[in-house]
Amino acid sequence: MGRGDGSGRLTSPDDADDSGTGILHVDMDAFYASVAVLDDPSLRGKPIIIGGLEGRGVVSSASYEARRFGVRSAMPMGQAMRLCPTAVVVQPEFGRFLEESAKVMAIFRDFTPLVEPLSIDEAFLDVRGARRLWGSPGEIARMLRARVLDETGLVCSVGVASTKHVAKMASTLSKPDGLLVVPADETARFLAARPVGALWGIGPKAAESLQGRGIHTVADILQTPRPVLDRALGPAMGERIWHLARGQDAREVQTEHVEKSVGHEETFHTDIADTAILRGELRRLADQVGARLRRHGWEASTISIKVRYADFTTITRSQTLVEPTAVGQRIGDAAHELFATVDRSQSVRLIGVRAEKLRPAGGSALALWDDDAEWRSIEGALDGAAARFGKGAVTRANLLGKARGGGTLPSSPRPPRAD
DNA sequence: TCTGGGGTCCTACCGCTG
DNA sequence: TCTGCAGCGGTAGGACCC
Repeated sequence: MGRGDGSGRLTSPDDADDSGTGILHVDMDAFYASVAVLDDPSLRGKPIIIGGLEGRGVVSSASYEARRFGVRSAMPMGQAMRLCPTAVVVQPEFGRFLEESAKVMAIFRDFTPLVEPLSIDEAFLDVRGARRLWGSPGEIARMLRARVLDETGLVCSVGVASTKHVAKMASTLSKPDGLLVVPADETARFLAARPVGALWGIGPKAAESLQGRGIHTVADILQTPRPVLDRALGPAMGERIWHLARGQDAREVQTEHVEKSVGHEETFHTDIADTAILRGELRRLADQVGARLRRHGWEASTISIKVRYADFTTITRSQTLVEPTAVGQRIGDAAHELFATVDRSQSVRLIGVRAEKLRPAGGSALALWDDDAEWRSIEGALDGAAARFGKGAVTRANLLGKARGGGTLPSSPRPPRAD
């Protein structure tokens, strides 16, 4: 989602040269705020801030009218309201955002099946195979923008280029409500003028590191030896930036995405020092993580917790399990063990649980069960039996067999719960 | 002024193993 | 048997993205 206010906007004329292109990056403009206007047209033209005023919220999205006051995404709400006291604050309704997102993604897929959603409001499209049906990439981009506006009432910006990276930079520059085409043979010139911070992956820290070495623009990167970039950014990022600055980006549009971790975290309205409450929160978050793993048919072999103290210092602790799991109880146990190793004398403002190293659940049909309370009774019985007869003598399978014989447990796995 | 929540990726460090 | 080394996996922290 763009965070700029639209100043310095660049767009292409309708007859712009689009030779050598084929990758589109489509980004909805001020998406959440625009959906709020759809739902309440009286908001049109007003400064709108999407976010919660209670607690410690930040700005999720702001209309361009609010951005003119300096309001940006991720800004604390208090600061945003001081900058723009007249803003209308709208509580985010993620269900509504998902509905509208599904509509625009469906429009994208009408033009090409090669759609890679990056987030709820942006996607890459590979339209190289769609020329015969729809026309050139530039023509497709214009049609797509018109259809999105016509069918949803929402405005998007599109970058058209020969690579994903340049298409993304182009859409950012064209915002709001713009289209920028960068023909293949113009790529080097287009990139050279950009500040280093415009490159994908160069945030404030990396930009500062480069600028400290006199590297301010992409043109400067072209003059910089690789070892200097490696020292400034680390070898992996150094190599990536070296290629991106030259317009080299071999990444294809990926229609499949494989999650590598799932987690939940929560910032409390006020800092909490009571470890019993924090342990309860860890349990609750672990149950949510377990439920999500089971919904997707995954299990995780590493569990990590995150603790942010009142002074904002943040620590993480992780543990690799003997056996992968999707069971909230097991995840919660691991989280409790990890929590026991951290400093509990300070107040905590945020706590989180994450499951990593995911794999398809296949070890046990039990993994499909969704009711953590039920799981607790099973796991409790396992622990009890293990305590009496020794760990090796008790397996989930034979316990389940005995339990089924006794008629106290469901005879078949339950279907995963829907969201 | 006071900093969300969901992720991915990278680096540094450490201990284990051959 | 001891030592040094390389490779690897696990862990912790941080930067970055939307």
